Amino acid sequence: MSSRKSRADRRVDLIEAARRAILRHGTQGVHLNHVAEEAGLTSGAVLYHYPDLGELLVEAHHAGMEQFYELRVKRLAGLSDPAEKLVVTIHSGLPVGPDDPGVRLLNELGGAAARNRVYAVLLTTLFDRQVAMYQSILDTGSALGVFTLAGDSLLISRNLVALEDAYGYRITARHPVIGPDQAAELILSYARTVTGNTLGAAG
Amino acid sequence: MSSRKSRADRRVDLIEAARRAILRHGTQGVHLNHVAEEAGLTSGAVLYHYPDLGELLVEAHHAGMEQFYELRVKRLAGLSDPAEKLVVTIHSGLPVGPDDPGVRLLNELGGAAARNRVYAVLLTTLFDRQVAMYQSILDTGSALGVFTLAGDSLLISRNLVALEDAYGYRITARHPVIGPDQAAELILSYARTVTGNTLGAAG
DNA sequence: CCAGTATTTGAATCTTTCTTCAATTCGATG
DNA sequence: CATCGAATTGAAGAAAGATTCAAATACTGG
Repeated sequence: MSSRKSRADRRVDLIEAARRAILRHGTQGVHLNHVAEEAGLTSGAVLYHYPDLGELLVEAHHAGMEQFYELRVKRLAGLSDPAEKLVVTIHSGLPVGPDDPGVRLLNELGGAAARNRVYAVLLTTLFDRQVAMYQSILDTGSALGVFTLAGDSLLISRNLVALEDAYGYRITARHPVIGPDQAAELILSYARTVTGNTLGAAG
Repeated sequence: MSSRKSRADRRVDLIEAARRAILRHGTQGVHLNHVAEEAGLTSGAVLYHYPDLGELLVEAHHAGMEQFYELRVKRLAGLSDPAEKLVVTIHSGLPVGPDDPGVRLLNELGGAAARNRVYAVLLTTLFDRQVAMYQSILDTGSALGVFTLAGDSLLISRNLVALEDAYGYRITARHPVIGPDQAAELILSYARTVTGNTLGAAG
């Protein structure tokens, strides 16, 4: 058993444990005992903090998304060159490898969102926030004359996020030839075309 | 109860029933009784035909994918203008609406593929086949001088399929502004840029 | 129309998971 | 350092799901 903790601390632990359990068994497939095991506790203890497993799972997904998004924002801190920002952001939207826990958790939601309103809202909101992130980079670059946008920045941003999403799925499904580097290159090729910027590539 | 049927017929029914059950409860969340109910049978009867529920679910997903792909191929039959083919194919890769059963079934797999090799292979194979489909259209159009490709046709095709995938998820998650038409327009804008063809748009 | 076989049911059983709660333990507080 | 309250266990009971199988039923070929 893990040592006794305060309500607040334990809830954080449980959210973390639920995340691991979801990755192992899927959002639909998680059982109380899976979470309890991951947390090193009894199912009763889990229930003491979260009488409803469903709510814990929602919190776990929510926390995972926040973390994913915040990490992306953090990667941008300190950068000022729009081209560099764009390249960094494209990379930060892709999984590091097939087992990347952040992206795998997000991918779990794809199917569930069609059945569950709460998950749908979470996922949709995340999408829109990511779009706004790209849009801000593109608009700044455009204003500075670094980018010559081939269309509406909103449209381009949506496509960029969409591409990230989709390649994230390919990578976690272990596509034999599309890994993190290849996916980044695919997205960058789009980004180069629509920004008119070589984005760090020689030539 | 549904009337008695031959082994082969019943298996087809069960695959269909399993598909509906998956849409209702998720691939991880389906239980024997869900499938039995959808089929109008007893759990025992289901087990008689599929002693292992997991295998039935795999067959259901497999059948769903084949059907999805075949439908796309069929939509192309009779068309010869590459531009028209491209437009039609972009539409056939998107859900008709948030409840489109074909796309929803595919979306179910996104998360599962990271955990299950069989699902990963199915999904990856489908992706590659769809890429080949686009590539054939693009190459033909290029050979005929209808398209002026802004890059490798393989790369462009991958991005097209990726965009479809991702917008399929958005639509089934009921994104408030991205519906089938908007998604098609987003993908078409990319397609126009990389083919140098207006793709049916005036102007 | 009969016999033989394949399909399906229904009920019993077994297993897994959920839920409840009295008893215990730990840690904070005065 | 004794007390109190919060956190946790463990065991028991209920619920849900899976599995088995003998009996019933409907189809098929002759």
